[in-house]
Amino acid sequence: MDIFAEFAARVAAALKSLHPDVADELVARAVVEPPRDAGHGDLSSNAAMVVAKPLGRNPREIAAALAAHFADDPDVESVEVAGPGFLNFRLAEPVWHRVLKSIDLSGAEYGKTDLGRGEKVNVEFVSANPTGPMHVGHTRGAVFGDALASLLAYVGYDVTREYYINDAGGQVDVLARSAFLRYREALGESIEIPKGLYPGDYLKPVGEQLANAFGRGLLDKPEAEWLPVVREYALDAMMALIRTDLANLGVEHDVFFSERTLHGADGDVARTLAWLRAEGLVYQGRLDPPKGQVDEDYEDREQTLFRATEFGDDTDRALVKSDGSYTYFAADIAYHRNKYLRGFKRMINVLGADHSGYVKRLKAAVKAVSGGEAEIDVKIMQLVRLMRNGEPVTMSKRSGDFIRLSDLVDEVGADATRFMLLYRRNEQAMDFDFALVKQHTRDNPVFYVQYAHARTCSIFRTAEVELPALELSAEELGAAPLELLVTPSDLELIKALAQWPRTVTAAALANEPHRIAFYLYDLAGTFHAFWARGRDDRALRFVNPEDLKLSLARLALVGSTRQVLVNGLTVLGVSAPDELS
RNA sequence: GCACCCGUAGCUCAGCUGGAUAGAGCGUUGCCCUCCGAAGGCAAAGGCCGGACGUUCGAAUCGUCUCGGGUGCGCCA
Repeated sequence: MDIFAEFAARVAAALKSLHPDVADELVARAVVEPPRDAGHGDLSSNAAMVVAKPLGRNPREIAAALAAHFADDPDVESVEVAGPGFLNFRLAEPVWHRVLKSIDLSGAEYGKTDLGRGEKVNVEFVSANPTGPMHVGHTRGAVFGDALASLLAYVGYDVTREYYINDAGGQVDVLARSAFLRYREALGESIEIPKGLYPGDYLKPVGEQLANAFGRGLLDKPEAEWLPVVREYALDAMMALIRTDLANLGVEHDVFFSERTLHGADGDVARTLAWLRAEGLVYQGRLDPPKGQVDEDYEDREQTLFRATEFGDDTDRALVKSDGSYTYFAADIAYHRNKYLRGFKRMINVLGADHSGYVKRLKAAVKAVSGGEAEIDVKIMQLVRLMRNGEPVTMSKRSGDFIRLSDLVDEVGADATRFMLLYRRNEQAMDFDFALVKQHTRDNPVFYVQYAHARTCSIFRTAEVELPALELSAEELGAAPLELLVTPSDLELIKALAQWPRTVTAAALANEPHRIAFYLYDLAGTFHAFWARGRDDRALRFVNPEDLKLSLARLALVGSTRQVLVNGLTVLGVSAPDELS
């Protein structure tokens, strides 16, 4: 159960009964949330203030009437009007015991909702060019997209995780030429990779593969003949590398969508352009040259343009290059029309900071191809600076010109990589400190949260030894006398657990998985603090041979804490180890 | 020149879509280990939320302007 949602509904109902004429939309704006200052109570509502003005009434007056409505409610210990018209509730202890009981009953389901109502959502993320293995620049978006997809699935959306393979542009020809050199190298030639081609070692196996498959057969062929063949081999190999990197990070996609399938005489790009033309959204025209940086090669010419400005973009956008082929954007419009035609009215794209200039035209494209029916939320990942001992890391000796995602995962592990990258708002540029994520201290949020989970497990291990009289089965714990949990520490922890559902919902509505990470860190802090109090005060121990009933109730509380930690970590794709080595 | 992101404690960052006296970690200072794991806990000090106007019952949050920092800027992908 979500006690906040429950009381929001009760307050709304009370408001409706007192003021039947007040509009539903207005009532819906009222919220019930924990007050910033716990001294104000458990729950706080702004309902009276929200409706005061339209009703032409004094907010405190309305609040007082609402308070009177709840005065006799057995769930409410006290209710008072405060400040400009807040309604502050202090709930009776049995309510919190009920919340705790519901967590035990819901288990892994606790926090799940039907917010999404099964609606289809497409989350496109990573979409790294298939020209080499993943590098650290891709990592943040990979982790974010994966966690966001899990979060949305958790609240009831039908989520598709999608990867758009940019396998149609010039860069894959460059890849093929680079691989061809490695092929010649594999046949014994001494090779120097010229500037402009990809120098990475990861193409050597492709060269060897080609040598095994074709022998010297490709050497005397013209490029036009070998290039498509080599390109296929190289593309497959690169996608295999990328999939491996993603798998090691714990990221999986449902759909790998090839850009190439959109091209061709009767492909989606051609059809989409024809459709846009029919809609009057394409015209021949000129654009102003870009300001700021001077481009010597700029050629002022008439070109085929998409009326992006009609949909909120800053300028219209080119669809056809001067050589007659389609621009990347033209294919992307077709791609997003394809998503729309596959039934996605909600789309999310996760892009790197270097693509921030692309957001408006993408939104414009989605609006255009869906007739305004579909919406896309573009999440921009700001830069991650790798740090080591306070110094920025720029080069990796192992990989040559860039740091690979796999270097990161090899050194600090998938869990730490994921949690740290999620422990920050996506709009916020961040430093990723190798030293920090390997520390076993409170500064390291990954450790701190996983440690909390490990501690819940360790408490149960201890209980089995120290409380042999207790049977710690799910049934026994489910029947624990929760009403014995009455100390401020008990209630504080229960109240922290009670916030999980609303945290999930709010995070999902905002497409902000970092809120989950922060919640877990806070919950871990509350739990560790409780645990520590047991050292000074035996009455606050979870495991206390002097009081078996209380111990059982406390263990039920520990069990629910563990469950919520697991639920949260699962959404983030971070493991919950039983013990830390 | 334009667009987007960020300016909140000495440092790194939250701030729940406009709420009450702005929070956490680190760092600083002072306490706490015969005790379920001290890889920890408790407490104190520390703020004009970059600045200025505006919107309203109410602004760190919304709007306009402005000052710093970052990222980008026809046919690359």
